[in-house]
Amino acid sequence: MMPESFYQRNQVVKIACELIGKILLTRVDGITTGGMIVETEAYSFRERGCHAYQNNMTPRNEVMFEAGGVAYVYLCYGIHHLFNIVTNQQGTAEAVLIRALEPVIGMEHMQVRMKVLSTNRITSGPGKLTKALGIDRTFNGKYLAGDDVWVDDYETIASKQLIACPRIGIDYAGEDAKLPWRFYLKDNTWVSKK
DNA sequence: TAGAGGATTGAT
DNA sequence: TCAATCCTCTAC
Repeated sequence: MMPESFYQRNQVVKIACELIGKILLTRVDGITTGGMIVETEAYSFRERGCHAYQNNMTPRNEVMFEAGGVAYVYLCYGIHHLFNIVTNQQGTAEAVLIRALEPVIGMEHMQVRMKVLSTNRITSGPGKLTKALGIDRTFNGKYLAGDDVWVDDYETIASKQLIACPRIGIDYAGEDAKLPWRFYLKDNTWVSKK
């Protein structure tokens, strides 16, 4: 289990890098599922890609302003839940979007949730991994140190295995869309497709 | 209170 | 290329 101090640093981009290789787990209805984080994106109030750009607090994004170490979950396109980890101190809106996992625990339960027989790319995308792990908006604001959702150390990733590139799906952010704040594990087949 | 659009996905 | 689908935010 990661300490609060890991999330509450004033370094959201670095935290996004360091989350690669860790394991994200949930326990829903007594079932534990989880996977190694292989793709993340950093978001900060300082740039246009962020829901809390310019510290604009709304009912949806208010948990982004909490102290680091809680989950920020919201509905995207009316269909998909997206899971973020809030970072930094209270009042400073920054978060890391978890975009893809490599399944480690409970694959058979993920298949049931996804209604598929194949295990192929079952958690390769931000909307898919939340469904596979049973994450919905009831997770919004939950502490990552609880019984429902948590993060642990798993593998150590060499820096040369980390690739940085622009984030996906934020063309509306103008120049900020070019920031190289998306990170993924080189050659990992579970990374979401471009 | 109406209207536009979104940190996606999977099918065509 | 496009529809699914619904909540959020902005403007009136």
